[in-house]
Amino acid sequence: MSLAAARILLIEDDAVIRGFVRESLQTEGGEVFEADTGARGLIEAATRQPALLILDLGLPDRDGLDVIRDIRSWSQLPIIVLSARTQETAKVAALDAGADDYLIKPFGVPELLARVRAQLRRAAVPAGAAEAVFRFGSNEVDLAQRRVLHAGEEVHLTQLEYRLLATLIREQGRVVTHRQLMQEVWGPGYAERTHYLRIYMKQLREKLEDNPAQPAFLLTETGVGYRLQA
Amino acid sequence: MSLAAARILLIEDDAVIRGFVRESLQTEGGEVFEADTGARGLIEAATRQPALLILDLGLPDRDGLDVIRDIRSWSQLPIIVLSARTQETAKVAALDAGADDYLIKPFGVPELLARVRAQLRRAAVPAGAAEAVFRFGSNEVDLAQRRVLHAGEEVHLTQLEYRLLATLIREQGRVVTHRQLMQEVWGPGYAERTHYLRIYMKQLREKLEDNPAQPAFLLTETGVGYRLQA
DNA sequence: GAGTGGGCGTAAAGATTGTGTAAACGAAAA
DNA sequence: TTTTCGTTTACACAATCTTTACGCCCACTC
Repeated sequence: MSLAAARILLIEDDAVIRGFVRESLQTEGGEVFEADTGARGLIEAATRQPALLILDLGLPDRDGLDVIRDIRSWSQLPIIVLSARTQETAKVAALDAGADDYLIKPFGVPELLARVRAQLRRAAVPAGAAEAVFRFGSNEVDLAQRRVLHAGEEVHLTQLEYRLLATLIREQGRVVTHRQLMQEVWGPGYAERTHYLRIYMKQLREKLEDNPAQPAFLLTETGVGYRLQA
Repeated sequence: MSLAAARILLIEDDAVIRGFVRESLQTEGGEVFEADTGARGLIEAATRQPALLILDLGLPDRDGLDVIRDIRSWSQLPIIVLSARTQETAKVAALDAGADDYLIKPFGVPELLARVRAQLRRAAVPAGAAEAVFRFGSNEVDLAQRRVLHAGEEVHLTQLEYRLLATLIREQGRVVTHRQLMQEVWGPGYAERTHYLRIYMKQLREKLEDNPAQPAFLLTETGVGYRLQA
């Protein structure tokens, strides 16, 4: 998942190459769009708004350099060029037309992926504040920062407490069985030790419920498991 | 004048290569600084503040990947790697360590210049983002200049201290796991030596916290990692 | 309707691991 | 040589996890 669901446009007329490049990118977690001509590629680039473009220079309908220049007239997106042409002048021309990298066929998939990562890394928006905050009652759980607030005050949770809470949040509203909780928080081999759950649920309630004796969010489902009511 | 007087740092131990690369860059209008060892190079990078770095991986004194990681801990400047190693794994390692491009020796000067132009072009866009000073408590950390002030006084941090701090700053607020810190500061292969973290965290606290015994910013998340609270 | 047992909550004492601190060593740099 | 820095070793203390013990509630049974 190192490509983190990045949208990638692949313009390549050779169906075989297109196929394995697409697969490689998808395996790494990318979302791939394809085009087999320059004209089609330009339309896709405009409509899909990809985060990166992989462009074959040897297209049937248009000169690859032309495609680069066209895109550069309205977009800064990173462009990695694929080409069978090894001449230095071809590389220079593509790079000066606006490409960011140039890879000669045949190329290795690991290298392509590494260059894709390098381009995406550079292009990544610095801010990105994902804002993944989960709220219930007077609590806020920031999963990205691993921080928990209760009534505005920061609450310290131990590793197991936090993992337990995070698991319940992930299944918010649904009942999570004893077995599943033990598996996710303590790992395999602890399935029988369900008493731990009672101990740690008490601690969570103590820290997060307004009235720990009568929990409003961290609920018991007798004989089954626990549930987080949001 | 296509390089537009850009400041370029060249780290290369081979005097012959260094010579003709320098000349080529200067002919195109670049301002070139040189270093023939990794250690010297890091100092030059910090003091000259180049717009681009060309780095030979086969340095006599330090592992080239380590140099990349070090620079990446405090700077986003484009890095073009030169190397005699053609193996794909070497390319992937360098790119994933933070390099932006990888050129195999022997390379053509026109191609190098084109790749330099491509990197400079891309880096030129977000120019306004300067002024990267991070503040917490009575501390100011200038990531661009690699300078740290505590209560107005300049504080000297060692290489590892600085990298650790820079990593925490980059993830400001978030918990950074032991594993991730070890990976980013010491590199792969040190994952188990988490005791180093305790030693260096203590030293950072000693230098930056008002009350090192009760840290207010450099916080421990027991069993998980550390966090910089801004 | 008193007894019984499972499931649950509560409490507190070990046991274990993680963390902070100090100090010493050797290699490299000044 | 002296200084600086990264590494290694040692140990005390704190935080956390695990274990053990006990009481309550409720459904069910006799």
